[in-house]
Amino acid sequence: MLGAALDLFSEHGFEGTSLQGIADRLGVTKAAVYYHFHTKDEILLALVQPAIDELLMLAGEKDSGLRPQRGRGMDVAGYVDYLLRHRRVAAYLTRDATAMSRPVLVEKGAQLRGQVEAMLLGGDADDLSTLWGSATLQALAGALMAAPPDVSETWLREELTDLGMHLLAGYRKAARRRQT
Amino acid sequence: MLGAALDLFSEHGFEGTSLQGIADRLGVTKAAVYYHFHTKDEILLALVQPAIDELLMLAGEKDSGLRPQRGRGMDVAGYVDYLLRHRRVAAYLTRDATAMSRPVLVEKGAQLRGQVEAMLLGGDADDLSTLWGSATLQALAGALMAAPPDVSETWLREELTDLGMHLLAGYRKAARRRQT
DNA sequence: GTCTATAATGCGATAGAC
DNA sequence: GTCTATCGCATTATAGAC
Repeated sequence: MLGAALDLFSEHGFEGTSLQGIADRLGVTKAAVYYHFHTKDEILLALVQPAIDELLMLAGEKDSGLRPQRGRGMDVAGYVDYLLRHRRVAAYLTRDATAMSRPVLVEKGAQLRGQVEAMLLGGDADDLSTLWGSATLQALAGALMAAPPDVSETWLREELTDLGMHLLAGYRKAARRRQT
Repeated sequence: MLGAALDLFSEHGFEGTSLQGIADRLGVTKAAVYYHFHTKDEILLALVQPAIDELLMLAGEKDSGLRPQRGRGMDVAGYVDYLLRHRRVAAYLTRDATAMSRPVLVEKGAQLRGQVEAMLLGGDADDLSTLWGSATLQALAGALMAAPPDVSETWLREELTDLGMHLLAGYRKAARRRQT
């Protein structure tokens, strides 16, 4: 069910997808869909909730000191693992601006952006870190979307980690250069 | 007019924006909007056309040999200039997948993806170049969107060029490593 | 738990007066 | 060039039979 919805949301966007369309793909009627989810937003929420919760947890771990603090810099490998685990949802959320601007998700969205950037860059909050932070997140998501479906997951994991580390190194270099 | 439409499209997506909403923001009625644009798609097209045409031209220049060929690798600075010139439209197009999948834009979209990737990576078309190419485009667009509106344009231009060059260098390094 | 039927609303788009 | 008014249609959502 949620799989069918994600298919259609990814292809036509949230607003471009009708409950009729979802019901048709499932071979049932609209009313049957409404039995399980009382609104369209509820479908979106159910689809996205697990990925969001997990990301908040992932970002929270660092703050609570469960992992050794590195002063700055995230666990790139951990974030790549996360992306691969929620591959399709992550790709969808970065492509459909409507989804995150829904009332049900807008508060979570603000939380997310803040925590992920902090996780990624270790607490800096100047223009430079904002720029590189957003670039890194978008680069990883973009690479994820562009990757052909037939490439092996281990190859993809390796390349994405490489990409993330490379960007993180680039940020550090840029930050150092601007500081002196 | 087109500015108001871009505001709303950026915030709620193409499908999520109603003609009523556009008319309300302009302080006129729906019918008044329809006088200038006969369909909703026409608004999108008018909004996006200049940016798309210019990008196709930019990508075309390299093929026609007007600029010195470098074998591989794009003119990063030229692309950054382009992005800054069409800042808001470029940001919108990378965030709203529904827009490019509209019938009016779908053919241009296919053209674009091909030419820009070729421009960026110099004709390679393997999995690695696809990954890094898409990552670079998304990173630049993401950085553009995240940049606070008050930063100076020269600073932004410099940082974006840095970012693009850094990613291009990363791709070359990765390609070299995998070749041996 | 799934159906048919229907209510209520908003949408894109058109016609014609001013 | 902008308005009022309206058409036809798809949408979200509900009520009640089975």
